[in-house]
Amino acid sequence: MVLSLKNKTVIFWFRQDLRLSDNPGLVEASKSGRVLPVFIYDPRFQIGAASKWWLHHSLNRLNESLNGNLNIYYGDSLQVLKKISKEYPVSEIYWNRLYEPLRIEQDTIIKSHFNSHGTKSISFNGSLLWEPWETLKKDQTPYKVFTPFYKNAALKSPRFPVEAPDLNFAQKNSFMAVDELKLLPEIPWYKGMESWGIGEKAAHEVLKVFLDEGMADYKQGRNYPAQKKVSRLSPYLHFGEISPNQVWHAASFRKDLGENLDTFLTELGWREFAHSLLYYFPKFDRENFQEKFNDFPWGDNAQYLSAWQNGKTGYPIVDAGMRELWSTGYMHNRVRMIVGSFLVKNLLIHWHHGKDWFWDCLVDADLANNSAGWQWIAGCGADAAPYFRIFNPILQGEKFDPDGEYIRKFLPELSKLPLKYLFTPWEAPDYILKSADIKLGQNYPLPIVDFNASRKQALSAYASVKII
DNA sequence: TGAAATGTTGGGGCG
DNA sequence: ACGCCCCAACATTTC
Repeated sequence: MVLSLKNKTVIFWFRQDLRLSDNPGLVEASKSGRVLPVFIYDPRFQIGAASKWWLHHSLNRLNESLNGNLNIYYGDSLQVLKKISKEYPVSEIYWNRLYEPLRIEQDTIIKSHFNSHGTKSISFNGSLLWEPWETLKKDQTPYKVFTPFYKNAALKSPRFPVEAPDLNFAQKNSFMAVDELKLLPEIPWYKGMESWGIGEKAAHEVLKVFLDEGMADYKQGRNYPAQKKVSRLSPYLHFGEISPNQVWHAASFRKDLGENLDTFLTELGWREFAHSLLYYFPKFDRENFQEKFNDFPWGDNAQYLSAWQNGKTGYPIVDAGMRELWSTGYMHNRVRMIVGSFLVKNLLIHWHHGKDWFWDCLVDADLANNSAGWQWIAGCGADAAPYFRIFNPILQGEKFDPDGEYIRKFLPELSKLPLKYLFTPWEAPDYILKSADIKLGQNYPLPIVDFNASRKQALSAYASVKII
């Protein structure tokens, strides 16, 4: 019996779970037979340029940890799996579930195809702490407010991580190299991103550094983008190089960190909430969660959008954030809120444009989290920021980058500007600008909009949708 | 996970 | 000593 089990070939289909440890589907696959590890790059699922760059390296790391046994394919997932199962007597297909509408649609088709053709397909939860259907209100409808969602969800302790299994590999089927997926861009704009370590091992190192150095002051420190107090685990979580369960339990072990721990765990809770929203509202990535926003008078000033994308709005904290995004593929969360508020409220540009730009530029671009973040800041989401919450980029800079370290790092053209004028360069006297080598309008822009005037405009625009 | 406008209080300067 | 004004500091309301 054991022998016949061992001789079975089963597929483990990697998607956004590019790790060996705490991988429930992989564990079960390994118990059932010889494992053919498969990754399919399916062009139906469009990912941004920064994500492609990350995925390229992540697949290389995964292939290394599989001793070169990763089978890479390009094409429609169902067709590829059908092709493999013609060449192999595949008895089972294992994978970990994804919760995006298109994925669910496709996985359902694949599952029913194979189950009716004698190949069992079996899926697991490898990327969420709680299944969306486990956290519902008493009337069995999904939560629309974060706090009760999280309180209810956290009644159940998340599953403990499992060890990486011993794998017996099936004979290799695809000899396609990661390079052949052409995930790297022709123009190497990713130089600034190469300080990221990528892959499962790097993910655990990042987690360890955070637990040792960042989390002790997480609650306050996470607001200061120049400080290394945030986990920066988002890209690893997105690609599944580490599981939320591994993060949750490793963090929870540090009881000494008190409310800093609770605050951090709550952030994992927001990730769960975002996934639940996308699961139950499949158009969450493109339609206003609150329908009363459908007639909102968005503007469409292409020059404003371009200035925002390029970090040339004239507001240093906004521009520093957008430059961090462009050069590193990441942006500190405090700054994401500031630049988001500025785009949506001060420039009155539709949140879609912000979401699309982030999608292309972020190494942690994630459909659920990105959509939830933009709907939140625009005020049209679930449990969203109220319409009147408009971040003042000058005050936010003064409060959360008090030494100007973050601004100077990402806006080197302002590096010589004294702190007094660093948040408001347009107020600096000529002689100060001159001695700082700044020519406003030339090597650093004047503000593209007046904050106070644009704030008032936003309030009157939002008045058209506010609840009376 | 906001900021501005408006209201209140109390100490100090001053006639 | 007293009343008045000013205004900073803080609190509350409003957007």
